[in-house]
Amino acid sequence: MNSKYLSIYNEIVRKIENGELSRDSKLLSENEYMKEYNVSRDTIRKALNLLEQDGYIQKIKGKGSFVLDINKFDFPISGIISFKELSQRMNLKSETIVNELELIQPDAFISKQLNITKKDKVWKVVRSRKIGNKRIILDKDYIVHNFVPCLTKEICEKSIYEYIENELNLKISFAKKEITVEAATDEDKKYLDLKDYSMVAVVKSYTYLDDTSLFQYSESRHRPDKFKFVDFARRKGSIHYG
Amino acid sequence: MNSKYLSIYNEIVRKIENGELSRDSKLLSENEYMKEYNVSRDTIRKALNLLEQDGYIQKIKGKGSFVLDINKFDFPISGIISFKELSQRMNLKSETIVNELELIQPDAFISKQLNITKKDKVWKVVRSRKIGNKRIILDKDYIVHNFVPCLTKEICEKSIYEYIENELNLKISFAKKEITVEAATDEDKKYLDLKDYSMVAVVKSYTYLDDTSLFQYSESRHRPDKFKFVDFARRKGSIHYG
DNA sequence: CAGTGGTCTAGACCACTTC
DNA sequence: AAGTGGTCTAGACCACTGG
Repeated sequence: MNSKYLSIYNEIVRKIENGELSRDSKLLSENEYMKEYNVSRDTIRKALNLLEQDGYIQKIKGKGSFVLDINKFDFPISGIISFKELSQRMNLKSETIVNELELIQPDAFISKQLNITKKDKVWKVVRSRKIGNKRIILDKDYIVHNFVPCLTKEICEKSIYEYIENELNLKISFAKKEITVEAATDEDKKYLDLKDYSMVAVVKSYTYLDDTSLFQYSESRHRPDKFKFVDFARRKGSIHYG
Repeated sequence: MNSKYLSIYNEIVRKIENGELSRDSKLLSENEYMKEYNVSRDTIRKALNLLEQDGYIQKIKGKGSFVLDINKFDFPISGIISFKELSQRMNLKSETIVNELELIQPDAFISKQLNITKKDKVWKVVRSRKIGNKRIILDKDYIVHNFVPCLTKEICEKSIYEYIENELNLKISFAKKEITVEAATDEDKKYLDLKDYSMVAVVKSYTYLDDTSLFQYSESRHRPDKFKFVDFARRKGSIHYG
């Protein structure tokens, strides 16, 4: 679990996040890090490549690696992160209300999204997320029953991902997400404090385990004025059409 | 420019995109690819890691690498991609209308976004993007004059990125993006076919060159019903709070 | 010129999956 | 036991940057 390059990555992330390494400052060179950690160059390079991928640093050939300040203030919501992790990370006082929790036969839409038959059962979970005493986010989750035999209100109030990863020992691997803006439904109006807004920002996620099985489809429906999605992207050199 | 591992990456991407390697099919093992391409294992691993990062494949320890079909249908808008590249990629018939093009002294907001003084000049470009005969997207770009001495209507109609990369030989490296939903401004109403919508989806981008200098701030304002942002994300194993 | 990161190689050991 | 991907090492050459 704890590889050398990940430890080094984490240590440098910590130094950047607590300001020990400040914006635009130069990291040690790969050679110097080799000596500092007593590891091979490749191990250092793995750590630095990860940092670059995540937007912490920029490597410049012939010059060195430099700290970016992109992640300093607001953390990316991009990536796969649970509401609990996010609110912890941003130090928000938050609350989760479980509106619905049931084991259902999927309708046509859901069985198509999850690529299952109508005989397979799925957990349907509908939760409101309160921030600052307003219900801001409506999370609708559909989870394939085969992978998650049991689900309780307590788990849903805490964190489903935590339960799936720590109790069931499943490995969440990757997700495809779609962000759209849609007309608010009656359900949105019922479960959210929408004020006069007639639209919601919707994040649809298809989440997969590390054996490539699709286990969850979810819609995260946000009050538009409170919605913000932050992303860090790198330009691809070689793009092909056709 | 053309490294071995990138050639191998591109060749496998091509095979996946044209269906030669279909969903859930197994790639060759690293050992087999070593023989096929006559390269070392590390070179193969670089190529496969890139494929995994980009959501083309999933590697499973002890089993092999498997093709995902995530990217098959709609291409991710995430990443740094120009409108021209995007519309080419998706085979859309599109048109760009240059509404404004001028060299200005930045106001307080823009000079703050671009981290420059009010004496530095910036290009302001306002363009409407037509798809299917409707003005769907309003792009407002602010580009630091120091990096781009000259900008014409023709360049703005074609592709500013193409000009910057191919003519000026600057290297666009990374960007921070924010997606929000905002009330439509008078400018939005003027330059877009908004129908009755009172809100727009806004993508704000801060784009950097490979020497980490910030050269562009832009707002891409979309009619909400036509907006879609697709993202592929991988779960990070070790997340730290604090 | 020396120092930097980028690529490539060859070999080793490990943990996991499959039979 | 054999095959897979994951990690780590040591050494080589290159292209780019800076003084």
